Amino acid sequence: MGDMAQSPLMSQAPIRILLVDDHSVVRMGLAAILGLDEGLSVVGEAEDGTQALEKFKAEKPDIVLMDVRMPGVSGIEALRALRTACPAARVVMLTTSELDEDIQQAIAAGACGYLPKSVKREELSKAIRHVHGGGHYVPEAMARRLEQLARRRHLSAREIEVLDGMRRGLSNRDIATALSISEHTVKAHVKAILQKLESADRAEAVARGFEHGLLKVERP
Amino acid sequence: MGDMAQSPLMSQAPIRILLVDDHSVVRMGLAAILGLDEGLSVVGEAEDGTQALEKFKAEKPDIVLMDVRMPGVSGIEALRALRTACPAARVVMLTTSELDEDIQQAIAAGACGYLPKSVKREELSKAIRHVHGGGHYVPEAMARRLEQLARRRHLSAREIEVLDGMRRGLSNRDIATALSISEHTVKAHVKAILQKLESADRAEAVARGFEHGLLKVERP
DNA sequence: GCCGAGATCGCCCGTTCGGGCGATTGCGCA
DNA sequence: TGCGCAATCGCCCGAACGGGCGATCTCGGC
Repeated sequence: MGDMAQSPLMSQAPIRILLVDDHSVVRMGLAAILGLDEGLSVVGEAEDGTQALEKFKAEKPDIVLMDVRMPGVSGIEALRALRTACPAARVVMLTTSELDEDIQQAIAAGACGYLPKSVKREELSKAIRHVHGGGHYVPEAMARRLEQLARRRHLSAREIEVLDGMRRGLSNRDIATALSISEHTVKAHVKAILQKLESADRAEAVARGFEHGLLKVERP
Repeated sequence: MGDMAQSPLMSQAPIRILLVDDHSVVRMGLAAILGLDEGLSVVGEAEDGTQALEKFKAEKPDIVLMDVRMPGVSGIEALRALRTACPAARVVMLTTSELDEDIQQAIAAGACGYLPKSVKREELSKAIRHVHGGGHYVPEAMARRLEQLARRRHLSAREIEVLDGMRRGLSNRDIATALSISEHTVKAHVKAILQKLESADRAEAVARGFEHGLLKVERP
């Protein structure tokens, strides 16, 4: 493996990579893995967001591989700062957990890729080349999770009915009666609504309902 | 008294009146009082909203004197039905209590006058003539109360601050901390808000806040 | 000068809410 | 043929909510 250096495609100048992680062990591991691919070259390492910015300016790497979680300036913040300073920077975020919720923030902040540290060597190389080629890379499992998170904001028809009951000042029991279901089911819906709308209580959920256009002003 | 029949003004055809009240005693009393005024003439009586509509169509009275509270179809509902069927109908509502809250609904539903049953004979006649002449009549005391009720919708600056806390999903205690006051005071404000916005709970209050323009969409 | 209204604080109490653990059914999509 | 998800139902429980009874103080209008 890793002996594709002679192929016409790989004979180009290697992709220059900057590693950012507070754990030197991880940096070592990544460097070792990436070193096996002759089309890739680690040109610098940084321990935190601040260093990352400095190293980036000094080395002008093609790709930044950065941990999402770091002490001090978080990976997400560092990503934002980096993208603000150098919008052309192509950053691939790394995460420890398989199902990291930060994925949304990372994408929103301009990450070009998002990988779990458990990623296999082949996929890592593939991801880096893909991102270097101008694309975005998110593993299958994470993409699915992204969809879930996206769908998660959209209330179901039933949930909107319940939300509408809330905005009228109905209690869970009242809503249950109105919809001819049990109070417990209403509570289940309410719970789902609070989660999806990231609200602490029904009052905030109603506010979010208006903000998201789920509820319309009836009597202006 | 009642011998003004010869005066030029009173020589016109008398004002034809329909009485609507579920208590025959009240109808009798009104008929007796109105009978003292030769410019007025009771041309029919009804015991409920349904009868009222029938009698109105049959007699085409100039003025309807109707109780706000009646079993079955309430006076307010009957008023609405009447105004819908005959927009030209001029209706004066009667109430038992001096400070009836229904006054707002009655006015909103198109009543031309609103009187307590304790009204004096002179004022009753005056009111009927005024309404018959195309005007609206509400006694001094009730007019003042109307103002109060109107002002009552406007939340104070402090109350809007509390409402804003609600829409953010803050608990009473949280709001108290944010505003540096006691939780109890917040509860007092919340209570006032619920009353003013006619809401059963904070969720509905928030909805009303948006509907009344007190709250603005922050994140569309 | 008094009255009303707003803002502040106090206690009690029943109901509701929201969270935490469950669970089964049916539908669509892979 | 599963897997995921929406919708339905179950119980327990602590905290929050809302109502009802208070109260004082200040400010502005009549």
